[in-house]
Amino acid sequence: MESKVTLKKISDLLSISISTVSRALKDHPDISLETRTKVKELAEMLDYQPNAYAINLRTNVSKVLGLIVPAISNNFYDSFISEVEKEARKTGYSLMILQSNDDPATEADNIRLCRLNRVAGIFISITAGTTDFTLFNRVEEAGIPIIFFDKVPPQTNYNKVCMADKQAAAKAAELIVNRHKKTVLALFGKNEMSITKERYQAFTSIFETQNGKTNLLIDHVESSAAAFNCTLNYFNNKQMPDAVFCMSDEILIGVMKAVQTLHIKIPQQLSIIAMSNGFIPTLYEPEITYVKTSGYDLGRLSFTKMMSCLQGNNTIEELHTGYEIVEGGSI
Amino acid sequence: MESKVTLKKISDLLSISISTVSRALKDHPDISLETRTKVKELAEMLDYQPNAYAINLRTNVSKVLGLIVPAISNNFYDSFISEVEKEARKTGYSLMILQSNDDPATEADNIRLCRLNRVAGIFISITAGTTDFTLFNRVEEAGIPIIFFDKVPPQTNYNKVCMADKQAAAKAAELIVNRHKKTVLALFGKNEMSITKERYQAFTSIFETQNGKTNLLIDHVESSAAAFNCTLNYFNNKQMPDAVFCMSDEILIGVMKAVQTLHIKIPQQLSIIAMSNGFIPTLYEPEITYVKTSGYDLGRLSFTKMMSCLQGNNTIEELHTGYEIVEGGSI
DNA sequence: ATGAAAGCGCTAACAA
DNA sequence: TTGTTAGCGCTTTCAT
Repeated sequence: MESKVTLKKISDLLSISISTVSRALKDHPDISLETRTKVKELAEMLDYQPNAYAINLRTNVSKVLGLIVPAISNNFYDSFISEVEKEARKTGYSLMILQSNDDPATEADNIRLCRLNRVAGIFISITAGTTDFTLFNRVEEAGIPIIFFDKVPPQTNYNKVCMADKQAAAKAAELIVNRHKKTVLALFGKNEMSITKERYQAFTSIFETQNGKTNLLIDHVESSAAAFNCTLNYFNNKQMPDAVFCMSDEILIGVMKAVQTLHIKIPQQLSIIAMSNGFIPTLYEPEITYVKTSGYDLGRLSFTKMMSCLQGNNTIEELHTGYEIVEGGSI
Repeated sequence: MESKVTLKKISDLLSISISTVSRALKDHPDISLETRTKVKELAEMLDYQPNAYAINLRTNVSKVLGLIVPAISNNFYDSFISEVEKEARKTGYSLMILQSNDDPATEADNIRLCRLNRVAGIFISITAGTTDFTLFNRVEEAGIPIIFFDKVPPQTNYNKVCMADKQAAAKAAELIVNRHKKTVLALFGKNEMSITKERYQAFTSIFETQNGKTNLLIDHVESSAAAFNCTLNYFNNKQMPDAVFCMSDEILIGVMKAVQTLHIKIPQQLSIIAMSNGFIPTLYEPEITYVKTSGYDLGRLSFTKMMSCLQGNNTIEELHTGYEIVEGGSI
């Protein structure tokens, strides 16, 4: 374990003052070229690494951003995280990542950890059970911007970045309507989730304008397994749909297992359309046609908003990413 | 933006010294219960947050761990990260995450960032092109332990934590041999990857002991798409395998698309066995039988080793996770 | 062009 | 039981 290289050590070795070393290292114009190169060479040689803790303590400027999600290993969040990390690194920021495990208490702990580590700003997708926002308010009062993304609070006084859920769900509905499907099975997630509500409302409203031309069957499922059973059930005991809409990748997975079990031919016997982040639909043959709402896009948008906040922009707004139809062969 | 709450502020408000406040907050036995509660109450009221930068600067003890991977959004790394984060939080550590994008220069930058942020230790899965290890050596000389995981350097003088790749691949081969398959198509990844070499060698050696009872067809593919084409090719133009082995999820995905295209019945017409982290094989019906090498296990093992290093254990070792057969219905 | 000195917030040895 | 003080490594103002 070698002794740490500090400005003092360099200044001693060169018999110049600490401040001169500090300035030389930052190319301060006051310092003579000669001294500058001398200092830099030695710093290089000794593998000098500035101490971020000392810098932060002195300047009160942190180059670390906090990112809190319910779970990292999730096809959606990991793409978000990946994108934010990439942008952050470009800008000289580092990312501190924390998981709440969908538990409000852990989430609160994580917020505290962010504060302890004096992060410059926080990205957060809140848990399903988050109801107390005083902690968040305190963070913002301390001048630390928070960007809520994906799972966001209902209040309007926060910066939020969301998927274009409504428009995307409506678009999926339109695709189905345009194909003149007779019986459409639409599968949504848990009713309580705000994301379900939004997608549900936008999707069904398109069919309402159709008044009754299409037979719309709606169900809510809580997991892939439930989607699997639900689909089997419809095909075995109820009306045979000629189109299935899946609100999420999780649901699509269950539906596709049922499709494989029943040996249903896609798209000849059944059309499938999904909303997805983009990976799962490509696993099948033919690939599934889906409306893409991208975690990468959301990450980029969130990061841009964060930078703008960090630069002093105080406008509170709710931003939305775009969406895109990705054609597979399933409709 | 309210003014920061510091020890000094509390001490002023209470007209006692800073050190008394500091001690009271840490339940130092010297401090009277009265003072202790008084201080704690005020700290609570003011929402006091200790400054990690100041603490670190003073004590030279950082509670942050660095974690560098080629890419975050990857079914394997995200489970590793998830597990490490969970363990870290339990122990009071936070995680700083960096991506190298499989670029050695970016990787080097990331190492520097870890140093700048004075991380207590580093977990890293190196890029395919990492050849210069002086940077790593310097980090270790500075007393910062490095745990290499998954993609590890060939040298023996590092702490490494790896999958039980050889044993797992051998186990997969045994499963096939025991079923008396006639023609086995075994698909491996890029030849240069150390992971490919290990799996390849272990897998084929099992068949060698069989001397020729089984017709073993071997191919190397670089992507899901290549695996897809390769599989189609074998079934359309070459010998029809009655079993396929997939070295990775990526390959399995391509093979399964081909299976769907050709309408091959699993397991009646074809057996499939894979090596996987555990998610992809469950997407199909029947689910694919696989040898599981878990990112979570690897994360836990890596973290344990890190803690041991941090506590002064200097034993350099290469650790391996276990593996597990997960029965689907594909063989 | 360079140096001296103060101070960021905290801890810990020493004093009282 | 509490206070005083030095100092972690750095930046920055003010002097020289």
